Amino acid sequence: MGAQSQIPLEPRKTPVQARSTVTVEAIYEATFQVLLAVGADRLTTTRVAERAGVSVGTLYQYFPNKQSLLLSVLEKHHDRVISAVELACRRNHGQQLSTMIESVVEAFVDAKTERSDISMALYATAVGVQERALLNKAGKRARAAMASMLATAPNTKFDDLPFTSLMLISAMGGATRAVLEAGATPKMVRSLRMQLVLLCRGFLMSAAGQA
Amino acid sequence: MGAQSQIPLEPRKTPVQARSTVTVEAIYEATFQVLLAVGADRLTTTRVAERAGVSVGTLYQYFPNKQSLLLSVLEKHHDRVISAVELACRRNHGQQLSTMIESVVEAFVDAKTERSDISMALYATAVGVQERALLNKAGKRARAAMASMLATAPNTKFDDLPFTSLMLISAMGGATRAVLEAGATPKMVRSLRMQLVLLCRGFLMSAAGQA
Amino acid sequence: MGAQSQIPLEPRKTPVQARSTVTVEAIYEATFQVLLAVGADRLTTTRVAERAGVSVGTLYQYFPNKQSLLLSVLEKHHDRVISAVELACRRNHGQQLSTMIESVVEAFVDAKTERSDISMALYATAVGVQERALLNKAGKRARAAMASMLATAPNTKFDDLPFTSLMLISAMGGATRAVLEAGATPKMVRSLRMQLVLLCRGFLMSAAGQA
Amino acid sequence: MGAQSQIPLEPRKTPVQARSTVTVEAIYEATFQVLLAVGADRLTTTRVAERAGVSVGTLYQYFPNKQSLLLSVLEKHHDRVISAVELACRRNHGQQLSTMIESVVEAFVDAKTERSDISMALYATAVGVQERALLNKAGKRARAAMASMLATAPNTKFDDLPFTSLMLISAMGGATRAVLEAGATPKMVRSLRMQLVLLCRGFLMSAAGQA
DNA sequence: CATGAATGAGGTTTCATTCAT
DNA sequence: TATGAATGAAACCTCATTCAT
Repeated sequence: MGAQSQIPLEPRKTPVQARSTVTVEAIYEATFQVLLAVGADRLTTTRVAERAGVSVGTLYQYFPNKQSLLLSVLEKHHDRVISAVELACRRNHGQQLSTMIESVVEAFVDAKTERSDISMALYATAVGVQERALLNKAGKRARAAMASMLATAPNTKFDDLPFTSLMLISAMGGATRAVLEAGATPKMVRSLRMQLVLLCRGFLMSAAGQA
Repeated sequence: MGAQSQIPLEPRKTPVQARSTVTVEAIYEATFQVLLAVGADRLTTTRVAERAGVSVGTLYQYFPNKQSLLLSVLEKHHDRVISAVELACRRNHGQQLSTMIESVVEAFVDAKTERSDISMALYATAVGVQERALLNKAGKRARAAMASMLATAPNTKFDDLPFTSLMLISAMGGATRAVLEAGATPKMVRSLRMQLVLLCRGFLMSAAGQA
Repeated sequence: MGAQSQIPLEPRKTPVQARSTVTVEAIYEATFQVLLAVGADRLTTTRVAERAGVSVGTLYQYFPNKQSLLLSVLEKHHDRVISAVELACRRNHGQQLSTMIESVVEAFVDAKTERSDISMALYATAVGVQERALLNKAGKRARAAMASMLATAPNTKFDDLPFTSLMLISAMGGATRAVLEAGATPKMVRSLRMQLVLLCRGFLMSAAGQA
Repeated sequence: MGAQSQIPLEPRKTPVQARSTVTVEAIYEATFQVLLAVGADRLTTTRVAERAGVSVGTLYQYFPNKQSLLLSVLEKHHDRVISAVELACRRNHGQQLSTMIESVVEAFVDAKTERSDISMALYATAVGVQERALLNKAGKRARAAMASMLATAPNTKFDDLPFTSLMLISAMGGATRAVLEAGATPKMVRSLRMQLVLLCRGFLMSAAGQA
């Protein structure tokens, strides 16, 4: 794969027919399962194809190489999570800070938690340059959504909105990861949600100058 | 390597002689450099040995296999960071909450930042079961140190000290990682330190019931 | 493909309908183009079909396998060249040696040169047993035509007409190939024609016993 | 392999130790044998390694890829032939034209014929861009040697020495190839030698203006 | 103890060919 | 008849690991 290699490409063939879509979806799902079952190393394209119930050749019809498969999977997941966060942010423009926080934390934790197996599987992935680029892009989107929401908070002014957003997002990410990797019982997830609200609210109180 | 493979071992021989220590040290350093230069995949034992200025055979004299090399390196790094945190915690038993937070954040950020290249290199590593075990052990140590410090805070009582510690540690970890991966200029690191203090302090205020 | 594999067949269906002929012709042309564009390895049936504007399935309707496609193309080219030579030979029965030579050389060089791209493309082809068989057949035809012409040369007797013919044909072939592979400017081609006449004439003078 | 691919390299490791030299030599020989036994396609690195009595890994220690192996083999052969020609040319500076021709033809035919199996095997090889480059280089060397020899022929002046040399070399090459591919009995080889002398001599007589 | 050539299992990827639509 | 998605054998190549020197 090569963390630095610049060869790889976009998915090869955009699935238009119904059957293709099913095939691609099966490959995605198989990738997660293999990731969970045997780990990031030992994930082989053959194994993924097998699990997906297709031949290797078919896999390579849709993904030009292993790297692109892994990146697609990563991107898909991030997209889901970030989209949830963006939606929550958009819906809470102009609300009270407390409400904002509660909504966003809930959206984030739910998204990460809904398919915690996938989240875990992706933590286990090696992060090369391409992956890092993807992560950065996702991070930027999340921060942007967060910042533009916070900017609408009534009677509040933040000195450094970008950095504040980064702190919030990354703290949420870090704590959630820790909980997931620690086992993530439903009870823990509930605690996580509550404590994250406290954490973020407390931080924003300090970070904000009141008007 | 195999995320699930249970083959691996401890480093083969504990280096007692000066020369061995030097060699092992060179191998550690070479591992980081290769990790940074070519990425986690494409890290080969031959390449590491080359960079370290020894032969592969010699490398295998000190590490029974690639996995154990990578784990050693990971462990070494965590040890350094956690030790710094533990020290800071121990030194601040009985201090004011604010002081505690400031000291621990500083210790943590400094340790992670001192050789940010290494931190980055290790983020890029795939996290298999063995790595996860290591990370969990490190996390536990850090949380324990944190909890036992917080327990000595005057006039303060925490409902769920273990979970509170987990939140603090993981939020610190998450934010620091985000900053490092975002480029980590000295200015950003300073901001990080300050904002982390705010974050943790704000959280602890909320989380603590006053006595 | 397998140089030794004996699987292959004749073209599957003799194209009688106009549409088929067009299709087959397109496939031939596409084969040359792909050969030139990407080389003999990396020539794939899919690529040829694509270039020809048809589907792989259609290609396999007319050629039972890749080998047969390549052989057909080779044969077609040789046929064109040899036919030109045969014609020239037939037309010059009974003429003076000089006239014979001039005519045949011209016919040969023109045929090879008219679509030099094709000639070059075919040089780039691997020569397995089947190809060798084809080449031999073509060589034989050319030598036969040459020999039967030379036999009618007035006042001339050759000791070993078959071998003499072989020398002439192969020298012409070798020199022409060299010129084509060296770039083959129009000027060079003119030189080639002239020098080949000299070469062949000189040789025949020596090889012939005068009557 | 890819006729156009520019990736490949020089042989990877220059054999310095005696054992290595033996290994490389075995690989060369095995390559010829495989080429002859199964043809250019169907020549696989595994098969070559097997035949050479080493593992694939060892093969790749000395040749970075299949292409480079094939090129090396080709180059080695050309080198042997061209060197023989160069030697003959050098030795005949200042001699009579007849002597020159006889010596060079003999050298060339002997070199090509000595291991006719190898010559045949290499004819069967696909000629991509890299191979073409090699052939051109070899051709140039041969022509240069030929031209510089011819320039010293007493009482003789050639109009276009470079082209004349090209004609000679390529005609020799073409005729020899034809004979080899036609079976090349010792008797035929003797004929070839004699007829080539006639061919070249006749040509030079015509091409040369007497002084 | 150190060396580095040799090993070979196993991973990635290609591509000729088929066949359901 | 034409299509092109699917197949899977097989090719190329890497790299962890060993062991004779």
